[in-house]
Amino acid sequence: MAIPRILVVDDDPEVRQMMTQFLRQNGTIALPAATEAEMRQHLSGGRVDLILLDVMLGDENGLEICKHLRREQDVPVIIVSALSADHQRMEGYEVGADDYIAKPFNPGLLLARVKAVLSRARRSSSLVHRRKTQRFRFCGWTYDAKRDEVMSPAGIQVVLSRRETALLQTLVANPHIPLTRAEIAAALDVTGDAAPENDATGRAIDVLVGRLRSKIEKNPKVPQILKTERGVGYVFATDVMPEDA
Amino acid sequence: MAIPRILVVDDDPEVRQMMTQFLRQNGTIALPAATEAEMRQHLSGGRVDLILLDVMLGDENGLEICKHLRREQDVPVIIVSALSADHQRMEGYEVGADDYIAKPFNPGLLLARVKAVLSRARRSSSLVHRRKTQRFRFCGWTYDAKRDEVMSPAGIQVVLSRRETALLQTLVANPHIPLTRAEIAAALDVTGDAAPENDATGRAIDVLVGRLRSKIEKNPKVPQILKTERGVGYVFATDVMPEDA
DNA sequence: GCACCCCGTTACACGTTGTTACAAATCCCT
DNA sequence: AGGGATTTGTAACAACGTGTAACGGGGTGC
Repeated sequence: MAIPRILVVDDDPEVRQMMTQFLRQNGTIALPAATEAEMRQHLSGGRVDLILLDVMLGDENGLEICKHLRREQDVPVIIVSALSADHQRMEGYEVGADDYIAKPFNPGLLLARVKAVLSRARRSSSLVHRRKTQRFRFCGWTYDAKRDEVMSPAGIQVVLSRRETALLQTLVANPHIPLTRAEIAAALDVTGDAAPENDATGRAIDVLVGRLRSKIEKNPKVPQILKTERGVGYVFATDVMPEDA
Repeated sequence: MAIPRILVVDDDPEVRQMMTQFLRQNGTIALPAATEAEMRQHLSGGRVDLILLDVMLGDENGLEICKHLRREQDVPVIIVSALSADHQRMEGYEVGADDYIAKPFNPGLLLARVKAVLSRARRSSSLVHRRKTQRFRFCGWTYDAKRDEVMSPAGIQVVLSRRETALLQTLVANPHIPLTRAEIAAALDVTGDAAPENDATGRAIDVLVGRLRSKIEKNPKVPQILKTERGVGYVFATDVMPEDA
């Protein structure tokens, strides 16, 4: 199953950062956005499974945005708001939100509700014919997110293992953004415990990256796609083009 | 669409009466039930669009009921409970509830959430009315649930054994949702006890899946339909189109 | 009873993946 | 630039999960 991609829309950098990090630590791909424009960029740029939408977006109105979204497409929306009065919650549901969470929220509860909405979406959409196969192209490679396959520039199909696939998905979803080993491990749900004190995940991620490189890099010694950010982690260092099939 | 039919499950006559009346005043058909038995009677007796489920049902456990419901059918459930602590809410979402409302609740808010869940269900369920659907198409295959037959893309009829049929039904009913071996075993009522400690069901499910694959996968070595979710179980990894007969 | 089929069990092969150890690369301080 | 410390790459290994052939018990039809 693909890793859920969650769009976090909040204009407060601190909140955005916190939510993004928390979601990434819990096995999802979090895409931060500060404005409606950024949000729409992500929506047109790739698959999005859920939107966490703050209602107070500077001068933009989250409720209006939600109403428009509802009309346009079928992405589930959870409204996050500091306004918790009943009539305000009702407004949220009226514009088509799938859930309404009051700030400040319990992270565990947020996660539970996110999961509930995701599983429901999966349940209901499973019978619906999927609109587009989500495909990505980078450096001549083609990555088919749906079938978990990678095609080399020469047209040779490369089979990736489960972990390698998940790693590639995680990195592709965050191009040019360095991810720490902890973040990657969380997204892959790695439970490494080799060196519990120093490194929460041991060297598992390093080895995994190495294996993936050996499969998709032309010259694994000089990686062009999966670059190392020394002291930090790894980056997907190439532009990705989503491709509609 | 038709007037929504809402099942109100609560053992307190007063609450039940109040909720029923309120829902009826707001354009829905409310079906009261005091016990799980009554609830099931309504479920088998006619269409039900939403269940409002109290968690404290005398000596019955609402959470357990919800979990079972989730496995059996696709009716949305809103849990209603006097227990409003975060961890209790999370339990509710964990058993698959669509929403969780704390008692005492604001009737208007209840209605808003009911509407939200209903509209969502409507959005997705236009195709889902598969209760009576006996035929499914996937990847060129046709599966006739009534006659327990599978027709290959080339039009060749393939006969499945009893177990294989049950397995296929279970998986087809939950496309894109990974099922654990335990879940599958429970659905098929397998009573394996090979390695009682480690594995409740031994390898029976694995072998069964293998046999089914050899019949319906073009290349059983690279399954396209029945995929393995390593460390978890198996998924029906293809879109299914129900076909009304 | 016999032949046949279904199906759970077992055993073994194989792929996947985390761990370890060591080599190589890089950084930093003087 | 030199040298030690830190970080990263990777080969080798071991543990584990999964695929599957083979076996045999139990059921069914004749």
